[in-house]
Amino acid sequence: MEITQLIREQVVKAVDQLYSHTVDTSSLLVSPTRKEFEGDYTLVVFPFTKAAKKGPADIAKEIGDFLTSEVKEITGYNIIKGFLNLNVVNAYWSKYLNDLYHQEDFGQHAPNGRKVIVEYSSPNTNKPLHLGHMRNILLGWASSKIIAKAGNEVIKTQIINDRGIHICKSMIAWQLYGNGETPETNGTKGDHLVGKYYVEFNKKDKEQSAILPKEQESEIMLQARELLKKWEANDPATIEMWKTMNGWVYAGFNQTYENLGVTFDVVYYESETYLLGKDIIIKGLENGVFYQKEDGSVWIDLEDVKLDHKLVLRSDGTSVYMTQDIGTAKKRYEDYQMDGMTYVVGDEQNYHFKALFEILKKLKEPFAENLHHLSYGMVNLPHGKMKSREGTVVDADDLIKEVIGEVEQESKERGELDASEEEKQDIWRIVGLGALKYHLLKVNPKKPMVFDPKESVDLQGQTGPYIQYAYVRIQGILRKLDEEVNFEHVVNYQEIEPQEKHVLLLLQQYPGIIQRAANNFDPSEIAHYCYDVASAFHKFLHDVQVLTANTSEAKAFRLMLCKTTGNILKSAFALLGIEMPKRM
RNA sequence: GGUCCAGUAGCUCAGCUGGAUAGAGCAACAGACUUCUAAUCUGUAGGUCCCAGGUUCGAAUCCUGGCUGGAUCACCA
Repeated sequence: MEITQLIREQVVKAVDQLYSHTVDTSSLLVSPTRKEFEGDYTLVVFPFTKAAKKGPADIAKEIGDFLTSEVKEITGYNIIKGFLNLNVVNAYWSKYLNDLYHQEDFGQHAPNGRKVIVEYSSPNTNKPLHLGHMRNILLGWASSKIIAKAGNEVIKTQIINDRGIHICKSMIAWQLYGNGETPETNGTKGDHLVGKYYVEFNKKDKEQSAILPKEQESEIMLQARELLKKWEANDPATIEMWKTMNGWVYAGFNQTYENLGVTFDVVYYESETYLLGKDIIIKGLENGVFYQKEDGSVWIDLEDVKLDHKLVLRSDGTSVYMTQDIGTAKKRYEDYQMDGMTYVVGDEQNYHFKALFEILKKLKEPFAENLHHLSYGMVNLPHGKMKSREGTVVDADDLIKEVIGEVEQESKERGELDASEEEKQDIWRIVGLGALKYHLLKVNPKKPMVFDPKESVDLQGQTGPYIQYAYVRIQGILRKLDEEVNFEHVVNYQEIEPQEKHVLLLLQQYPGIIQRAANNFDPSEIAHYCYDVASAFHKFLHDVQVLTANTSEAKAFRLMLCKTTGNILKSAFALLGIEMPKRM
């Protein structure tokens, strides 16, 4: 059993016996003792003053005496103000390490029978992915891994916004100015090529609009609208061009996804789902969930949940965004019978998702009680917002290439790496991506973040490479190990150093951290945990000798600690979608 | 105007259901490589936790009011 749980249970018993007062284990505050004080775990006793009718110091003493006599793992205590600092016997820690070492896939929670869909990325097909998408994609990937680790079955999906006026804009510009250019003929990645014509469209549109009255739309805009009409009428030539250009974009997206190491279990296309949902509206109209205005438009009243009236069907009977989302959710339920769903979407859509979830509740969909919007803040650059029109967008592919290049250069300056050219390339890729991903994931999702490209390739301090380096040092030690080590006596090892205990204390928290990160939909908690572990480990490695330890028992204990730390760091980084290099 | 989110060191961020003297990293300065990889470690300096009230033994954290920045409230997606 985890020691904090044991302490909690015994404190409950103590309070009951001493003061005839019942407390709940979960309400107790037991936390690792702050490093400036002596002890391993601290109990805050202030909350008992009322029930005990005594001062905190007396209560701490009585509970401390109770615990030391009743719990063999507790060997002593000290009291500072209302804080009871407990000492845990060293044997507990060595036994705990031994258990951890032999446990397979530590941190994985038992299956809870729940199935969850995580939707993320969901790009438009008219331009390449940029930094904002990257935050989305990394958050989506990490949270689906974390949710799965917490015991849920997870289905990862994206909905591709492959139809609409935006893609028609790229299409018309390509038709007018492209001269039949393809990714093959000019060697450009497909999404970038299509994006180029989207930019071209905007340029022409601006030029043409400049000489027209305010209200009047440009020639090229009218042409794009014409194209959308043709698409909706299933015009063969238009559909053909649409398929071709989207195909280019998908090839490009897939390459970026592959570079980022992310996958999807199922992909939905808006062109196939945008008509869904109407029948649900009609049915909901019949049983009074929705109401119809005189012009024929259909609405829902969400004032009871402090939202507005929301349109769900236009007066001409066509669907809106909300209609589609209702339909898509329902379709997913038909496909997978999920218990809940998580949408990874920027916080500018908070209102939309609140409304969507309320509507699904009113429709009494079986999954409606477990919907979550993983809402994340905008990614800003040091000098302000990203704006495509001003050319200040950070392209995902460029960024990936850049960080890997930086790492390569830095690595070369640090001296020759003992590895083949191929291995080196792989190391630089892992470290570069590690830096970038960690940089984006360490920030709490709901906070808007400032992305400084220079800082994203930092290799020192609270960064991905710092954590990877801890893993690399462990591998180095294991490589140097040239004799058999007898791990049998680790269970009884007594001479535990504070640095070692600190690492162990953190390792013990791993399953709990996973649970919390899953509950909060917050990968940054994993990121910070990894840093804490790596930091404690670097300190341990600096202060304590492993291979040249004084006794064989100490050596075995420390090696076991190294291996276990390495496994947990690798496991936790995998949750963030970050690989570990063997050397760097 | 309504709603939501954010505001903590020069910068980027932590701070769990309210708990000890508010913590890290970067940048600055000063140290530690003949040693398991110094992509590391140690130290110095840096704070009106946006402001004002309130609740509490105790508030960065909870409540109320305000300030600043952002988003949103479309028969757009």
